[in-house]
Amino acid sequence: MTSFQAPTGTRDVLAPESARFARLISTFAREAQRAGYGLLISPMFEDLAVFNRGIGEDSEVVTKEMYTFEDKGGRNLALRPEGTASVVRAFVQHRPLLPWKAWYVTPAFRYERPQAGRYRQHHQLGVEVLGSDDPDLDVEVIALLHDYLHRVGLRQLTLRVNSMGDENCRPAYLEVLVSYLGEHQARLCDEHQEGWEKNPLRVLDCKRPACQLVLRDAPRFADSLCEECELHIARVLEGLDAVGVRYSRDDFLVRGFDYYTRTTFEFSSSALEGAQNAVGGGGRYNGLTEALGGPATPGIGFGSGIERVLLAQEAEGLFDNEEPALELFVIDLAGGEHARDLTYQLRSLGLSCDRAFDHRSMKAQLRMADRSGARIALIVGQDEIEKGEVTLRVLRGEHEHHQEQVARGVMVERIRELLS
RNA sequence: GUGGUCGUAGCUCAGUUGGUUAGAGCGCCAGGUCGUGGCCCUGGAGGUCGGGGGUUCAAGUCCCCUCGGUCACCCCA
Repeated sequence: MTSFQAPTGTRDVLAPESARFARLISTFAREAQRAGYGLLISPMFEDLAVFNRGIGEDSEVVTKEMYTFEDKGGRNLALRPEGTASVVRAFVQHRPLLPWKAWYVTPAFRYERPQAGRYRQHHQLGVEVLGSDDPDLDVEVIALLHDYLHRVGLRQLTLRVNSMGDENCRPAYLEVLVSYLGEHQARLCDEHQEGWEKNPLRVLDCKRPACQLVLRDAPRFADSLCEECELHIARVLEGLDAVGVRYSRDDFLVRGFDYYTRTTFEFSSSALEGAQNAVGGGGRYNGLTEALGGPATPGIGFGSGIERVLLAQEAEGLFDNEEPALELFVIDLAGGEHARDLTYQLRSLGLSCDRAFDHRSMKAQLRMADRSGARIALIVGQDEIEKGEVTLRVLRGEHEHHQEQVARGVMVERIRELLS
């Protein structure tokens, strides 16, 4: 095969799917801007250390999934695997006024084997807020994600919320967790026979029956939170109740990045059958700005995968009756000049309009008009030209097949009547 | 990174125990009397059978390698 195709794990998004893609972004932009978030556009690659330090040296993403490369100046760079680290880097670099509320949409790259709902290049949109540890902000951020997912039509959603404690209480929890896991090591799943000591939180996330059994009586975050963390999560949950966002508390919700403290949350779609059913998630982080060389600043944010949301929308049957939006299609049976001039005129009046090229037959042009989804075809042939008129033929809607010849002077007015 | 599965026209697939010029449906293009779409009829274009190597008189069909898709694990969005 001498032809090319998109690299493994990447794909092209053509119309009409690309329109769904764009719609998600504009819906999210509207929600975010309404809540006072400003768009951040930042580079798709960063100094490798931004991600190493930001996401955590031991995290799965950093150790085995990064797209790293050296540029011609010998710099070690990496394509961004997720959104938060670069947003925080931008924050540290520019030091905007607090609290800083930013939203973004970006491709994200991870070198891993693709499967349903998982790509090497996927796209995420999300927000980050730097400079406040007010639990009401957690509520705002979670509600924003909730509203966005709801607005794009998703209904079969579940939200899980947890508090992972902070630098005061987490060490103590890890200690009891490690000692508990130690006592039951023999009963852990094969995968976690090793590594449970170094990374005990991963075990909490394990879905294998063996680990699940052990976890049933495992110590819980909820029982070892310090007073501040306890108050924080209580206020968050109270706030979610107040704004009507439904959730379930999940003591074992730990997310894959090392930076989370206190609140973590994740929305998953029960309409998605595969294992890849998380449509958005995030949480709070406290040490991130310092890790990237800035002043201690609390932060919170989430990322939501566009491809995942599209899959969830499809699974919920939201694309079943999509109609193309084109209004007009011009058919020129003479030299093409009329199609050229009419489409230009109609478009500049704000009407959507397409035409056929290459002097095709009447039948062919009309077929194209039909396929385009246009509601009305404008036909210009010798007859119309001589009379200074245009034939309007209705292709869809209740007046389908209706056809009339109108003078150029009243054409636009008549088109608007037929479209309304 | 590990494992399963698949790879024949733009798409979905058929191709018998290896045997002449590789098929169908859909889509596309052109006709079905002068300039009228979706339905119907007729015709047409389009494939180095993912790629490479091997076995054989003969390979889409068997073997090896490789690339890719897909699904699962891991992890995530």
